[in-house]
Amino acid sequence: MCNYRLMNKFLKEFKDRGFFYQCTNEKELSQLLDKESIKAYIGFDCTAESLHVGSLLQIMCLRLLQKNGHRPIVLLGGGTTRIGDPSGKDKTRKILEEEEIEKNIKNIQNILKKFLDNDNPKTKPIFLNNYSWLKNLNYISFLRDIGRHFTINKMLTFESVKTRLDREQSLSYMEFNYMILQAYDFLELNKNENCVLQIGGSDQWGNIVNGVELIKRYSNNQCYGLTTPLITLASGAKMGKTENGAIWLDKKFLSAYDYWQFWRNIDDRDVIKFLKIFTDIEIKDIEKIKNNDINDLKILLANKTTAMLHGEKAAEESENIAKEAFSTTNSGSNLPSVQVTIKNLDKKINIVDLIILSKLENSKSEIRRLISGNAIKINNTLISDEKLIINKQLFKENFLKLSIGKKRHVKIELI
RNA sequence: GGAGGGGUUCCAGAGCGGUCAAAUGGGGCGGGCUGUAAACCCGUUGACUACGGUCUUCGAAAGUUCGAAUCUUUCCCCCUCCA
Repeated sequence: MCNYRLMNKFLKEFKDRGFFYQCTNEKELSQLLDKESIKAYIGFDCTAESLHVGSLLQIMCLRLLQKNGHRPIVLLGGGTTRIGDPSGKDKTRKILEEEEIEKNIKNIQNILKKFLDNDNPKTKPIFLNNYSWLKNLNYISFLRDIGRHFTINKMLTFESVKTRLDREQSLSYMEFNYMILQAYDFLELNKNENCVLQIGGSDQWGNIVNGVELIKRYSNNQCYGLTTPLITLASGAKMGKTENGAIWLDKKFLSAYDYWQFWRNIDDRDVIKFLKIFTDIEIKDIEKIKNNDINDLKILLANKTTAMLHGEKAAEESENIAKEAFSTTNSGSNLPSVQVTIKNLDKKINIVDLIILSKLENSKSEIRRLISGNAIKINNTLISDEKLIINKQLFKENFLKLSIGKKRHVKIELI
């Protein structure tokens, strides 16, 4: 523990914003950060094709490093991702997986670039793929140089290993080695990039400590580890995945409007906490506005988070769409549009078929259920007849407003 | 290698020859109340439907039976105990 007033500016903000969970040596790290600008790394897994909000806290850490004049290293786990999933055994599939990992890395990198300042030469991020050093490892020399610093006795005490063994679930040798490889990554980054700090989620603590210790033993350099807490929603759910899919940070998978809506719909109890973590608004400014109308704060949160990822314009548009979508008098001409091709409107298309054509739902039974549950509206008028024929009168200038439930509003456009 | 237990609809978990599209809980979805919140209440949760029903589901395949998630055989997978 070190004196609060003397704490380094970066660390203080890290704590004030709620990023802090554990540190290997807080006092020393604080002094080091005061003294010089450092390089710090965070590793990202490349199993998925995109990142989702579950990774956003780590991304905010990278931003905070930049803000304080430190340089972030983004480590994309191209190599370790190959280890992580032991399933694919036949060769053809393996090749495909490698291509996929490469593709994922590119995608993820592009997303991260959106969040980071790529211009300032002193703080611009360094992107690295650990495959570049892991692929050439020589087994014997690796065992001699690195393996000697790990004792099985110690490795067996790690939580991740212990729980597997306690439950008598098999733990393959490959997986067992994962922690060594991650420690080795830190060593490589320390050697080649002079990286002295690894930041990660609290579940990474063991791996991070391993890295710090390996570096100490191997080269006698002092490095540090810093972990962030697991962010959960007030409801207890994990951040990032809702039932209808993850909150992706890629507009190919989730539109800017839906992203905005995710933040707009955050639990009251999470709003201030999230403003601190997921926006750049200064803590003292958050203090000033924390008693403002809760819905205004949610809109602020949605605007700031959306602007950071998709740009100011997209944020503004999303806010406007929302205003329009939730008003019951508006025609909805600015809503996101879904195009439907109907050659001949006189051919008696009913409401159920229209929704199927729009691909907003893919089960007719479900649509019938929704209609009988008073969930479907056309041009703000409740539909109670599932056989309602869609005619030209319902369209104004080729579109109609369709609402499914209270929150899904779209413009159906005839083409 | 030996002995047992088990694989059920999104998840957990009941059913153990017909009344089973399958109890119950969770989750999801929808409605009500509100504030696009929480809590609470109600409804719904395989598909298709001429709304009478029809079709496809209970690890996989074959079989017994008028009839199988339920019985038999083989196979695959998981777990527990002993060696």
